[in-house]
Amino acid sequence: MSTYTVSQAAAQTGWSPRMLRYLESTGLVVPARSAAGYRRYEPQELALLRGLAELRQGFDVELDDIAFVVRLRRDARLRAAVEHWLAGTAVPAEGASEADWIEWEQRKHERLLAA
Amino acid sequence: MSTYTVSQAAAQTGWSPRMLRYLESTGLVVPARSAAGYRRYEPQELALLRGLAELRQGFDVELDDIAFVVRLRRDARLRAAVEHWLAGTAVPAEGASEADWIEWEQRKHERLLAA
DNA sequence: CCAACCTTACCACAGTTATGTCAAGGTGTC
DNA sequence: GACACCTTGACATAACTGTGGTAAGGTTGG
Repeated sequence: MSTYTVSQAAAQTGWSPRMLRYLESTGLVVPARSAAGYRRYEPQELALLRGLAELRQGFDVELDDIAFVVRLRRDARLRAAVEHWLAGTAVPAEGASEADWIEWEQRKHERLLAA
Repeated sequence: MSTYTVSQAAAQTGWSPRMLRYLESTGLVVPARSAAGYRRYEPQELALLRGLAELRQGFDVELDDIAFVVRLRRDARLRAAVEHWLAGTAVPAEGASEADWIEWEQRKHERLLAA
């Protein structure tokens, strides 16, 4: 079968076995278990683990941040609340043009430097 | 004029002045400044502050989490990367029905409890 | 049946977050 | 000009995150 133990998965993704257990505890990547309780990682989960490492390294994103996005995705009430809050923000919304952002950044400067 | 000093804003939102300064430092709520450098909160920002407190209290959301959503909102590349990662997740996507979620939660139970 | 894996449960530790307090100095109002 | 506010900066700290160990014990494959 094509599933991997925790240390095999670790070897193939660059994480330590310790961290794979930690990731499971946070709910981010939760492998199935064998009859005896051993973690069994599937290829799809290896891809998830690699992607997670890339996100962290490439964008300076915390595990926490990703966990929150996952949470957002499955909790519709929370999602609605956050979107409502964002609507009150001066920050340009989803469809905003690059120009909107530049202008916004300039105003932010004005605000910060105002004297 | 209808703007508020840091302690007036604090009194009306339930935050401490210290926390309002902290929130500014994180970029979440950044008030304008008077000529002498005093923070001037506008009514809209009071609403933002109240909403932030409600999110934290009502949903157990960290400031970090909100800051990340704001970041997601303005960084299209990051947003694309995160969405790509989410696509590989076993978690049902945006348009999923309630039934999908129930089934997913059950499988998660199976995975966690498998023995 | 034994070596090499796996499990959980702890202890440890540096770094960050969220929060308070205090000091030294500028501002504004009566 | 005194008093109540504002500013920044520093120090303090409890809780949490991310990460590493180690120990005591179960599983498995040659």
